[in-house]
Amino acid sequence: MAEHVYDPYEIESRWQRVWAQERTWEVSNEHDARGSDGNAYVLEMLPYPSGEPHIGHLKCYALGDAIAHFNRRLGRRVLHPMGYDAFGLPAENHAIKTGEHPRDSTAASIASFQRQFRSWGISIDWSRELATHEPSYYRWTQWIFLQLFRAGLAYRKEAAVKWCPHDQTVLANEQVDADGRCERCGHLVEVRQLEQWFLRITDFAERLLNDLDEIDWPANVKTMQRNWIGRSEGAEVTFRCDELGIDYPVFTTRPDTLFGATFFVMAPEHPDVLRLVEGTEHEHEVQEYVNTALNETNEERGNAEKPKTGVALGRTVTNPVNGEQIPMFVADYVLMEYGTGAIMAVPAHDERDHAFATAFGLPIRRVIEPAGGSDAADAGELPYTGDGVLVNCGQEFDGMANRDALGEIVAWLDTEGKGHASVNYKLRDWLISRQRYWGAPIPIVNCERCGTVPVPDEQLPVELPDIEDYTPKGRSPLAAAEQWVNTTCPECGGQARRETDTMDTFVDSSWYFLRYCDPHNDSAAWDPEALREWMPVDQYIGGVEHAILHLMYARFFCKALADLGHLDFQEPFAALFTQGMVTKDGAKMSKSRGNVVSPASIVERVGADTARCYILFVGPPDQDADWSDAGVEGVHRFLSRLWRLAAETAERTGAAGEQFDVSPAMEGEDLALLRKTHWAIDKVGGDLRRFAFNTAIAAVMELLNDCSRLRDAVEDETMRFALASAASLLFPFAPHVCADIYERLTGARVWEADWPHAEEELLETDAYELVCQVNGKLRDRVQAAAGAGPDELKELCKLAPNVQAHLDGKEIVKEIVVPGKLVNLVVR
RNA sequence: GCCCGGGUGGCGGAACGGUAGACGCAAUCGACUUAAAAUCGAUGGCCUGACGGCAUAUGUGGGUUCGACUCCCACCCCGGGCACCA
Repeated sequence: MAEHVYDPYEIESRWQRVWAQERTWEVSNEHDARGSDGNAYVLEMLPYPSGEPHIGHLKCYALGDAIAHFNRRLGRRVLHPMGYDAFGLPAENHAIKTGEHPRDSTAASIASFQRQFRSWGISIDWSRELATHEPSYYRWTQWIFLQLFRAGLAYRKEAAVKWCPHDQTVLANEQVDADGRCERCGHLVEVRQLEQWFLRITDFAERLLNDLDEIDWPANVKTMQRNWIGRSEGAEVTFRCDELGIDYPVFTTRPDTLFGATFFVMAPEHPDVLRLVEGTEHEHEVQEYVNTALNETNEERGNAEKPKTGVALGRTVTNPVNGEQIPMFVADYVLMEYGTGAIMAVPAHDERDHAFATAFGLPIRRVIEPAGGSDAADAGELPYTGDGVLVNCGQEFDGMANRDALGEIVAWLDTEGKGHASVNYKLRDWLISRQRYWGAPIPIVNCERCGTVPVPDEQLPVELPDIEDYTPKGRSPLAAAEQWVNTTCPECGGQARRETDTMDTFVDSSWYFLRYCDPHNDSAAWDPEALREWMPVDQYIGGVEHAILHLMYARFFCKALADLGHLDFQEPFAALFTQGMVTKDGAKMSKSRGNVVSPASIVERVGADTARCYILFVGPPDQDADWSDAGVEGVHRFLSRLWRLAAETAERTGAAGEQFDVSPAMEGEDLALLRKTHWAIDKVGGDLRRFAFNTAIAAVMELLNDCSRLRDAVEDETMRFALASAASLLFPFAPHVCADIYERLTGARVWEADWPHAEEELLETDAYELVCQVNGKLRDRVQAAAGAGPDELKELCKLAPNVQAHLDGKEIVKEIVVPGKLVNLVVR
């Protein structure tokens, strides 16, 4: 007998050649007889090509590929494409350092990603490959921008924006972390007043919130998006400054506490603050305070722990519910970006207002008492933010439950014209302009005569010019490309200058999944027919770190494009799976820690099948997993044993086709192995449907263990069936070795085979081990016939020797029978 | 502070309210080998030479139940998200 040695290198390269030559994973957009019900769009988030793929990529694509394969085997046509999020800062920073054009370094990275994805055997439709930095792609990114611009959803305004002094560019709110640092480089972010481009995502806040109910996403991701959108119901209430005759609306979620408002606070950025004190004794002090406040970093300003500061404006406003004059202040704890930039302060029932009132000696008036008694009304209990009964609110409202009063007070304000119900969101408009080179140019021309003019569609793409110096100097490096900047106005033909900012790369990645459906279309971003064939994505897969940014922006794009008639669906990703991180020795992998595991070295040592199986076997894929080289060896041993036993068996049986001479009429070990095989078929199918890849692989391991144990005890045909089934079931995880085994045993191609079917009658057994409990404790096990009734089972249990020992002299007070499982006798 | 996850052997992890620890790793012993590696087999709390038996056990404390890793209440620890959003 020839010696059989598992050689992953030979097996993997051979099958990869087959798939590449035959373009096995390509799908067309043509409807086939099955119609679009038989389609599945399986998509992993596209990688940012920097250096080489890391273990996180391996996990993501191994996971997605398993789902893609499983869907194909269930008879669906599967769209499983790949592309690259190729614009971005790392390539540009590299260019600043070395002078290498970002296009060149990006191309090198992409080549490396392509090589590795192929070496992993991921079943990608390479005919649809794209990269966001190609003019043929960003032409349509620009087109989408102009669609939004014409619809009033893209606009330019001067605003206080987050500026990263290191990257020399502005950042979206979402790109600044909790400490007020740049998400990318970690530098403290500053605030600058600049004219910038924004997308009106806030118009979609309500729909972005409500439609979360329609999609099958992890609860934590939905929660994160809900928190980020931050919807609050309340009221807008007008406070009038009688001296100057100006109305100041405020937003509050607690109009029920209006009678407790004892002062009024404006944000330092509020445009009226200086006007209110102009020419008064307060002017100087206020001006100084505002200056100091505006120079604070996000980090300082955002710290809720720091003592409250502020200064009086020397003016008052009128509380609309009781006519009281309450003093006005400016304080940095009030934010300009939320609500109206001014608040009514209710120190008795708000912690921040309470802290401010205490620091400044301002009156604190309780207007809500906890239900259950007024003895609790001592000052030590304030601020009180819970519910209760109104007090000090005038005859009309006193004694009312605050939740009821809330509506009544708003209704009253409304009739008086002093306020109305209102909703506020934390979500801000999306700032998309970047003063950087390596991004899609914003397709706008600034003409002195015509103003802001969109570049006509037929002149797209506005191509990125080559430049000498990538160094950011507070303006876009593109501004130095004089020839490119100076142009003519598309409307009047006069002298004009191009917009020199580029777009945030999240714009590029907010629609790439649409382009995959029709990637070579050069007359439109997509053909609506193509989208109808594939969209929405049936299963999206990626890291939870994109829970807010990418996943919110992509949803926004779809809603906006649907409103403009370009799409006929609202949500891009019907189902989402977020994978956990891969760590080494319990820590995130990083160069500085020196604990990086490179997929290339693993694949070289043990093969892609082992690497892919291991990363899915190590634990539930949505949880973090710690990389263990010893664990990899274990999986490698498993695949070796499987392949060797299959090769030996095939040597005896030959590739004897996909029909197996096995039947439930078999006996003894043959029947046992047949049953085990059907058990595995049932188990793996169920596990795949719930993303329990670790237990699915474990089930095939169990099957192989039985095969090994019974290798000399069963007929060749039984063994051939068991091993071919094992290969068939494991194929989504270890495609090369399983294709090889399946071909050796059957002569057929496993990826063309239907997913195996578990026979109902082989999942049942005619006898089982009945668990016998006394007082809930396991005391014995006996064989019971499958069809045995409750009485029969009780008798069996009582006869079990060790049960008798525990029944000795005691009275049975209750008997629980779970047919097929156990009998529990309760004794006293 | 608020909102999510998660605490199970030496380790990663299994377990519709029903045999806790599947599967894998590590360890120990044995077979094969001149030897090692690889491979194959066995073992895994305590008592017993063994047959067998016994108890303990899923972060802590209560509760529901014939029966709880699983459900309920309170608490502790770890990870993540949000956080002066009125």
